[in-house]
Amino acid sequence: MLTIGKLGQAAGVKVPTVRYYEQIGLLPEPERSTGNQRLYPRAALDRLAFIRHARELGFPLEAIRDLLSLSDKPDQPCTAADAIAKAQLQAVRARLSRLKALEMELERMVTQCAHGAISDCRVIEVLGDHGQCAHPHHDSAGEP
Amino acid sequence: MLTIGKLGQAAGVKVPTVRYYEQIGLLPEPERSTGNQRLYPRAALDRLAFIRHARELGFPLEAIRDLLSLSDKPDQPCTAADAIAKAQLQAVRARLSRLKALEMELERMVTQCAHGAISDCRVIEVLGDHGQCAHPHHDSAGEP
DNA sequence: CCTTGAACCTATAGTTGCTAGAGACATTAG
DNA sequence: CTAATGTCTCTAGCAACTATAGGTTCAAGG
Repeated sequence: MLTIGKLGQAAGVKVPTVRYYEQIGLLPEPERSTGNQRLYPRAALDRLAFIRHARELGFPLEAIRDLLSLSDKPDQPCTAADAIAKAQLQAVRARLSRLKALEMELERMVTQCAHGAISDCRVIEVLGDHGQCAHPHHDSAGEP
Repeated sequence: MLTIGKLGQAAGVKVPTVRYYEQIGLLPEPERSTGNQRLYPRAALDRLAFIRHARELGFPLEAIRDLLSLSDKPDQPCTAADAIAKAQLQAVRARLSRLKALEMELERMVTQCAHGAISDCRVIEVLGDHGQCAHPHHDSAGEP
């Protein structure tokens, strides 16, 4: 049996985060010691590592919830898991192309900066004047 | 003078967001009509467009606050503005390289999926077993 | 046995950048 | 004049944690 600290360390997840995952129902409530401290079996480590790895890949917790419930039914076809992963890949690619555009514009801003007075600063100028920039501005916020 | 709706529309920012920017001090409190509605001068549009554009480039609001206060002092050197933009460029590049790694791993997961049962699913398997994946896992969360 | 210090407990609030809702007042078009 | 928008304030909610406060339990050393 592992205490929450050992579990967190083994999985690379901070202790408050483990408790948070329990609170939102991603991890089942473990047994408690006589002194009311959480005690986890080995299996909890697998589950937590799964969550952590999926989070590292950028899956939102809701998707992870679905993936976990899928992994509990090994006999079903994996179409759903595949779909979730594909959606995540799409989302990542969308962010990538957006970030590349941002990178180009920031690069332009920074390299064109003459390091003079604010009044001549390309950085401020480009930010203030939409017309000066190349990128499309299709959507609203900086990053989804 | 513009009402908040016109202003928002002209700058491409939603009305509650404009009020939010006012609340956190990014936009000054405007005059009010006799009926207590906000009335903005043209200059407010420039400022709001500046904010919006900077947000689109992913600048955090705190950085925008700094950039705005810089743009109010046109005689100072633009070193600070330059530094903020460079930091943002760095942040964007860091996210780019991270996202590229994620893309590769997700791609691998998805293309290797044999579309059979969950028990044979590469997606689930790779998520569950750290050792199967190529990417480094240096930092903790999916995206900063 | 006692004490110390680390690890644990609960509960609450804060973070970022908005967005949504409720319920009331203002403005404007027909 | 009325109906339809638009606007007002205030509160609460989203993701996914992180931090803080104030208390309890555990493991080791003396």
